[in-house]
Amino acid sequence: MTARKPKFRRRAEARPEEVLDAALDLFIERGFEATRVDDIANRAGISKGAVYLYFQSKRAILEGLIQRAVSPIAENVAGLGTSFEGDPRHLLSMVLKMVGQQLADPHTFKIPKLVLREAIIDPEIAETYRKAVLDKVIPVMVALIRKGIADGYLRPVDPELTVRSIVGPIMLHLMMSEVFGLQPSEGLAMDRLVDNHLDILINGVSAPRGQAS
Amino acid sequence: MTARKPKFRRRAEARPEEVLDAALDLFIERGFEATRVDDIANRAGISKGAVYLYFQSKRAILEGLIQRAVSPIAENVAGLGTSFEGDPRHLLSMVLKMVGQQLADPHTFKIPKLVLREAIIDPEIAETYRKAVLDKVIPVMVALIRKGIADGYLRPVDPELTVRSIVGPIMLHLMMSEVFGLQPSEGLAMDRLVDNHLDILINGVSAPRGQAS
Amino acid sequence: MTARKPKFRRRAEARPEEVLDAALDLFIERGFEATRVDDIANRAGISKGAVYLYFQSKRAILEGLIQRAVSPIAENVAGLGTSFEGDPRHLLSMVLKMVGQQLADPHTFKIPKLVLREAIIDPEIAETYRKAVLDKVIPVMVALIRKGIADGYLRPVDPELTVRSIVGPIMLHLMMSEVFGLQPSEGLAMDRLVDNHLDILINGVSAPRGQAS
Amino acid sequence: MTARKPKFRRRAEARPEEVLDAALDLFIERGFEATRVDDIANRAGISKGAVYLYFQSKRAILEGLIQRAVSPIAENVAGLGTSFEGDPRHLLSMVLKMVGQQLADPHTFKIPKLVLREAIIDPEIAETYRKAVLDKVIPVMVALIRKGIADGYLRPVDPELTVRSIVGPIMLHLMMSEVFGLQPSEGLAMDRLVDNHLDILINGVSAPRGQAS
DNA sequence: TATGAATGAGGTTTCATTCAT
DNA sequence: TATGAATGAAACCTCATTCAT
Repeated sequence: MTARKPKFRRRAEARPEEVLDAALDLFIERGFEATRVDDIANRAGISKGAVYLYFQSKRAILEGLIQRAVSPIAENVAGLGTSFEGDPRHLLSMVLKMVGQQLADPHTFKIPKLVLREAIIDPEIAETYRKAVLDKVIPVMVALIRKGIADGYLRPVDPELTVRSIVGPIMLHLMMSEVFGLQPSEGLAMDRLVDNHLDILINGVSAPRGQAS
Repeated sequence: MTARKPKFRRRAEARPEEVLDAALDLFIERGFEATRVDDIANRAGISKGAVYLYFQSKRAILEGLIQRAVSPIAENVAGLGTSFEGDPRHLLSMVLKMVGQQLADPHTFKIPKLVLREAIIDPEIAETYRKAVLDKVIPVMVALIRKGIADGYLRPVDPELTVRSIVGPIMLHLMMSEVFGLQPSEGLAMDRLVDNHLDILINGVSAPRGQAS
Repeated sequence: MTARKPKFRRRAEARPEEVLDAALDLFIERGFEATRVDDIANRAGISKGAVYLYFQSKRAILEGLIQRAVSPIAENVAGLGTSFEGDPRHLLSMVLKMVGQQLADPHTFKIPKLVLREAIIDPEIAETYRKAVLDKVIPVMVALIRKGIADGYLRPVDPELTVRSIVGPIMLHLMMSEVFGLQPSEGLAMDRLVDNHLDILINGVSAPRGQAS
Repeated sequence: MTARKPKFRRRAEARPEEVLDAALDLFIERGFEATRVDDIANRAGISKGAVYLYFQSKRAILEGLIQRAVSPIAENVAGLGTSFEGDPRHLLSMVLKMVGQQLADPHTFKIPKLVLREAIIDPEIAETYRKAVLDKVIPVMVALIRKGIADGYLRPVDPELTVRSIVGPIMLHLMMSEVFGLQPSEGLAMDRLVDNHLDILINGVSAPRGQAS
């Protein structure tokens, strides 16, 4: 009776999870609107009616999906940047590589793709995601940059805008490869992307003592 | 030879354009699936049946929309980077500012938003857009970077991957503000973003002779 | 564009009426809830979708049905009892016979049956009917009785309650025959009922040796 | 021989009754079709599955409800009119007041309301009720009237039709107040209704210069 | 060219009933 | 006896598309 816990007994206790798994695949494949509840049920191996034992509506499945993906983030981010000492560029490298690696897994990237797609037309979903993820993650990065500047490791750039310069290339890279099928001509894409990007980020693209014609 | 070309049917030929305009707004507002042909017709000021005089199906409207947005690009890009001489960083600044400004107009950004949304679930649309836009624009940028390296203006970065570092922040910035309503705390967002980004891009974030406190 | 006028052209202009006719039959036969929109459409000779061109919902059909039946009443009742002079028992006889005859036609009685059935569970319908019919008809009868008393034709009975004594037997008779299939052993039921009832009624409400002032 | 008959399962046998109680309320509130078995179970304080231990189907609950309401009547009516001697108008007064009082209790009136509602669309229910109630009660009243005539207390009216004149006003009054919310302007409705009605009735059915045996 | 009435397939959701436990 | 998860058959309603005019 703790509010929203669906009941079951006969079969697995993982039913809602299975529904979410099935739905995620289909929502990404065809989009939320074009996905039939019937299809979700079939893929989850239950009847259409059973879906409604766990979720009040198709929309609730979408929301459940986002909640499930989003809730761990709030917790994991908390202690990240807190009281980090030393060169923030090291931390940046580590985090970027880690995040890049994880998102490069198409399975992980499904959720951002889904959220982005739906948030474009649904302000409520946009807000849910913003509050649960962006408002948590961005301040941490901003603080990190701000401290890096104060400590003399970084030039006095605008911290908020710089976050976009740090993360943007990775997002674009993912979009280009995952959505438009655009891979760089050589393999190991994400690793090399992060390396190249960090190099530019830290050092800039300018040649050391650049000489023109 | 008689009524084949009536003189005064004002904007009779503009009808398809009006349908596309109406559809674009609605597709972005509600999504393709959730938009009814009736709504498109209403907003275009014609009857539902008339829509089918110009487009074979609802899907054809979407495709027409992307075609219309995409076709000018192919032409405009052609001569861009050809035989540009001198410091590519100047060109980069100019182009980035220009493109940034244009896309910052929500009206202009509608198309990328729509394309992205639909491309995520529709490989055919993804391919259309990739061929018509990405495959045209990226090589130009790659060539520019490559030449900049050869001419000694730029460090020997990976040109393909660097394109992502150049464009990514702008795309992310647009997504964050247009989709998630996230504005940097100070105004004049896009202008400042481009400035900050170019600064980092060209010079890197590292402090000149950076050492900690 | 006068608010709610459904459009058509291809076929009859009587479409909404046909839908109502079909619905009335089915609602009485099976009840509102148990009637399928599909059945209504079939009986009306149109497609299920077409029903929704004329009525926004199944409920709207029920409401339309009641409206159609109810609207003429408001008009017809107006001038009835106004300025009637003389023995009200004559008028009563006439009206009771007329109304009895009409309601004895099962087709006419369908609407009261339907209204009663739905009003029992639906206060909104109850109110619609009360306002449109009962609140119109009862005051006329009450006034008639009141005047009959004042003029010395009737004994000083309670006018409001007497209305029930006048109309009740007819309603019960209809219910018994139309709903429970209970006919008096001899034929010509309604005629004889009204005669018998009037006999009882008049000799009862008459002033002992009543004659007018 | 062990747990076959647990000693303390309070009211285990009362379960079907509780289901019927719950169902009656809900059927009247929302109608039979609109009532879910789940709601009945909830209100009865048992599980949905348990309902099916006592009733084969939702319809069986309705039938059980009518049976329960109807069975006592058959017994109670039996000896009523038998060998009644003297002025039938006294008996009539008594019975009418008693019945009127009882039915004026909304709780008691629920059953007739339900029966009426369902009988309108269900001939089987109509017949059940007719046989169990009407066919029992009416002959008694008819006989009473007939005897009253023979004994010289009543004028020679049609006994069958006169039953309607006796009972009709009470039924109509109940319908008007219970269904359409129409109360006479002064309070104590049912009491006054019966008084007024009896006054009209008796003075009407009375023999001109009524003399007893 | 233009209309809008008409269709009918199909979508989400509900709910009586069953059955493993 | 009792539960409640699971089923699956509809039901209401929508909407892309067609077509007579």
